[in-house]
Amino acid sequence: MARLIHPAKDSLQLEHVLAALADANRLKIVKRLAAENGCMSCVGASPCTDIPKSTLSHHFRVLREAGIVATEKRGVEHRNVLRLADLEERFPGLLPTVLRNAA
Amino acid sequence: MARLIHPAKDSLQLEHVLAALADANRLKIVKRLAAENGCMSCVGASPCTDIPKSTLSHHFRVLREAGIVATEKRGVEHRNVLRLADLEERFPGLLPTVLRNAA
DNA sequence: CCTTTAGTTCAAAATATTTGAACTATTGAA
DNA sequence: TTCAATAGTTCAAATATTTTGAACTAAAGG
Repeated sequence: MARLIHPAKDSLQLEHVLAALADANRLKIVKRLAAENGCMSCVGASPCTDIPKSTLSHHFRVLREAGIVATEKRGVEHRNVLRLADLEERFPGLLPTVLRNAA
Repeated sequence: MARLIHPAKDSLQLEHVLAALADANRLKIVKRLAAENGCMSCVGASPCTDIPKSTLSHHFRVLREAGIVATEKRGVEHRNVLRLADLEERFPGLLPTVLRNAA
């Protein structure tokens, strides 16, 4: 399996972050992650989105490669955690503002 | 010519706004608009982006239909103005935060 | 080992973006 | 009033991205 790509904090691009958040399903995932202040597996996200797992996998990849989540393999499941501190350092106020304005 | 579409303030969608801003060229245009606190025509935007006018026209359409700019026909040119007040009412803090974080 | 579970990867279909070319509308000049 | 110039839109074809089912991989538990 190809290694999961996690861009370094300093190389995060604003456009990538915005593009990752500019999708209803991904925004919903990020909102839930933020609300639960925790981690979420693909299967964990499934109930709230109702989309196939290959699509979900793709969405988590977009979030990961934009630097919004970190994915850690834990046994058979992958735990996705918000990179809150990195995002806040790189783009101060961005995620809170977007989430505050998310439906 | 089909009328230019300007969504009402209350019908603006966060995802549309984020998607419109999640593009290097459009972000550049919006930044310049904000910096000049003024208006910009397609041709006016051209020098800073170096992309064909049909593409530029498309980008302004995306910005317009997301509710980020209002386009007004003035003689032979179209003046695009940021909908700052509408955006601020609908999504408080969003545009300033994005622009503050834009390269 | 075999099965189950979680997720990735692949490839094809559906969708969106980019762009040159043709078109429309307004202005200004002859 | 007609002609040319300018600004921008619209169309359609090429290109790129997204979505998804199906096949695959990897870990855990019997």
